[in-house]
Amino acid sequence: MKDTSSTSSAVSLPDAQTRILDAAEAIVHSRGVSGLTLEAAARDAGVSKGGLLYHFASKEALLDALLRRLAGFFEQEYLGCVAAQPEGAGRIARAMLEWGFGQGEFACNERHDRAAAVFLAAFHHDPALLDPIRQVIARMRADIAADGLPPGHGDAITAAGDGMFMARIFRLYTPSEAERQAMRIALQRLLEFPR
Amino acid sequence: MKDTSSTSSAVSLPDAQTRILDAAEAIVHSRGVSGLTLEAAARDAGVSKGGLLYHFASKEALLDALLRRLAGFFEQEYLGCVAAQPEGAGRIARAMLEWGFGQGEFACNERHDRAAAVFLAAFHHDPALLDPIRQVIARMRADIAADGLPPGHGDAITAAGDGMFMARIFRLYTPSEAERQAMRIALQRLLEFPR
DNA sequence: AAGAACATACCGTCCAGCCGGTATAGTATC
DNA sequence: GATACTATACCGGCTGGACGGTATGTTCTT
Repeated sequence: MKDTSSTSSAVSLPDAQTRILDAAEAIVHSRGVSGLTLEAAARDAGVSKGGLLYHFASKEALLDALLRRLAGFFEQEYLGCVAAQPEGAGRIARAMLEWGFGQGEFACNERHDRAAAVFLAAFHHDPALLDPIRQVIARMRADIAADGLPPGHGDAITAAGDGMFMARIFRLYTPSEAERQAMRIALQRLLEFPR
Repeated sequence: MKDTSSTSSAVSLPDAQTRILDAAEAIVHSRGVSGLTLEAAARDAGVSKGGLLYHFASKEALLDALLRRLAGFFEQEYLGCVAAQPEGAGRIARAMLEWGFGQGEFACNERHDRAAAVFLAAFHHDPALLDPIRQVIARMRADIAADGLPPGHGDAITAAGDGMFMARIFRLYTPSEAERQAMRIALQRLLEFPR
């Protein structure tokens, strides 16, 4: 069946499926959605087109796998952000704030750009492919609703983070670090609300 | 289906260019980015492919025209929102709040969905096509910076509105009206801040 | 008559998906 | 242990259709 760790090679390559997924991700990131063809993905992954089709029966199947993997990363990152916050009311909102406006591990990085590219590619092919992501988001929204803050506060913080993400995806503008921190401080007001 | 080929009565159909633009917009909205082909746009606009290419020499030219028109609408709507707010500090931020979370004329409507579709289609073809929009956004950001609020407050409100827009574009979730109003009230806190 | 505003037919390219083939490893049978 | 059979993993050429763009009419307007 699945054999992740190959036999002899010390510099063990990831298995073909992972290589194909990585290659496809890299392509949509660098050459754009329209640059992703089966041939290109196969070539960059070091397999033939037939080999790719063996693992992913269609382009849609490839995108679907890409999206599911992405949704997994996404949820893991979310859970990591939450875990990094002390318990108590507003924990989720604080995690979201850190996620969208922090500077550490969870700040915007290159992986987010690839994620965005995958996201767009999938949406372009078929909006239904985003369903795995939608599920994760639904879960996050449920958490926010039970976060112990007045209604709307956590959602507002989350939406602001989403807005920053969109600006990044489409390169609408790139706020300076000072601006990002000013926004963070502003949004922090919405946490100090015991009411 | 109106009368397609009547003699040039002064009233009835918009000129061919507008019809083509409208048809293209409707297609990306209903059938998605990949559904927009020159043939389809021409057919839906009631002209032949040759006719379309007479007015828009290439697909890119068509998308460019679509985007420029969109940027115009966008800026008009922005200016309308600002004009509807009383003068004084935070005017722009108040306009943004109303734009993103209001219920009236400027609330989310079907035209925003078509705008989003056009936006995505253009980005997919060539990210540089978004430049007209980027210009409008740059102007808005400059206005916000001079809005008289503490730094970051207006940006946070704007980002939250953008986040809602993104959720709408990609159908990630659809908040209830109550949730939207809760967010609005939460964000309003960022206006009551005389420094 | 002349240009503008179309229509029709066609070309070249690109690409997804298909298909027949190959190589290797495991298993079973004798 | 040798032969036969099967499953897995992969190769690469092919094709059919879609689509952007071109070339050449044709009709309407002035």
